[in-house]
Amino acid sequence: MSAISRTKASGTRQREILLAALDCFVISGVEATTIEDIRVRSGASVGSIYHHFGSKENLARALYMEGLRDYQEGFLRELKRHDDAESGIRAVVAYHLAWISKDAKRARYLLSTREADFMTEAEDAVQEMNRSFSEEIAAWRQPHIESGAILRLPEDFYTPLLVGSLHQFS
Amino acid sequence: MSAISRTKASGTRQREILLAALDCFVISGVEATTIEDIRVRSGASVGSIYHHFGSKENLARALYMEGLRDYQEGFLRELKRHDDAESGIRAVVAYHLAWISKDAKRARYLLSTREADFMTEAEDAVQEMNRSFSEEIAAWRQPHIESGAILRLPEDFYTPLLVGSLHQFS
DNA sequence: CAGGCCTCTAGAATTATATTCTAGAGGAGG
DNA sequence: CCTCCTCTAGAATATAATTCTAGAGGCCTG
Repeated sequence: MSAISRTKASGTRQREILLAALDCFVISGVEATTIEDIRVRSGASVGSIYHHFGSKENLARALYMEGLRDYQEGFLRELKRHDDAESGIRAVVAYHLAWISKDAKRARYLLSTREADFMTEAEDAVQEMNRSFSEEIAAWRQPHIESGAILRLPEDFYTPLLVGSLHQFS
Repeated sequence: MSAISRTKASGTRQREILLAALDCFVISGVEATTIEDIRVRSGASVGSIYHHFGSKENLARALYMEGLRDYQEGFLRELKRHDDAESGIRAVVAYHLAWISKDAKRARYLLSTREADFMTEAEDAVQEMNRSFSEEIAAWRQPHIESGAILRLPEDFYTPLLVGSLHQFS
């Protein structure tokens, strides 16, 4: 009957590892940070790190996916709270800016990692996330395009705009 | 009085190492190839490899710079043999195509390596090479622009054209 | 020409890291 | 209470990079 249940504690440990890894990765890059670095910073044992993540690259990938998911979910949640075109767009721009300042480290990590070698492993999953993300945005956009409130533009015109501004802030 | 003098032999050994490394790097990528792989393929000893190059990344960088230098020197040599605009341009296009087919491995290596982590170390040197390369091209181009034979375009318009076509062939 | 010096080569030894293994603690459910 | 499962720890192992030590051979100088 400890204050924190077993499973809760495990979740905590996992989060500690992710947080520590994020710090290390942003400071020194994935390549250069060692499991030992992460072990010290997180307070977890080697065994624990491997139990949860299996390998350093896996951990790096998990971190990436988690960040991306968090960003995209928040983005869509925000978007869907608005019905008219202008306020929806204002909201997501605000969201975007808030996110990259609140989660600056994660933002930097996502950017610097996007093209890393070890990410090719997770390419499919990432692509799928991006696809479904775009799809949901397109669905929201559709009625506004039909009503003429938003210009019809080629499919892949929007996302780069966001990524671009992300770059600026890093 | 051996058929091959000491220093000649050393140069040969160095070249053997570079060649072997190029093969390995192109086949498996720099990250994944080990010094042992290079040792076996080149027939050199570990000590020899380190004597000449100091580290694996250094070797990778040296290979990159060597390829770039070779390409640029040939390019400029070709360019300068021609005085009139059209034949000069035809010549370098031909040179470019010949080079990427003759030195396909090196071309592929240059491309795949350009953005690798370990290259940030040599960024300055590469930038300087590219700068001086562009400068010489600009100098050749100048009179033709003034005579109206070549369009005046923004500084950095030309190189991407070449790099682009390089991509296609790889 | 002999001796000393420098460069290059070899391969063993060391070091750094990732990863795997073995053991044990503690809670959940029967 | 017992058993199983998850999680944690840290030692052991494996793999690669890098450094060290020794020696061979040419080259220059006295």
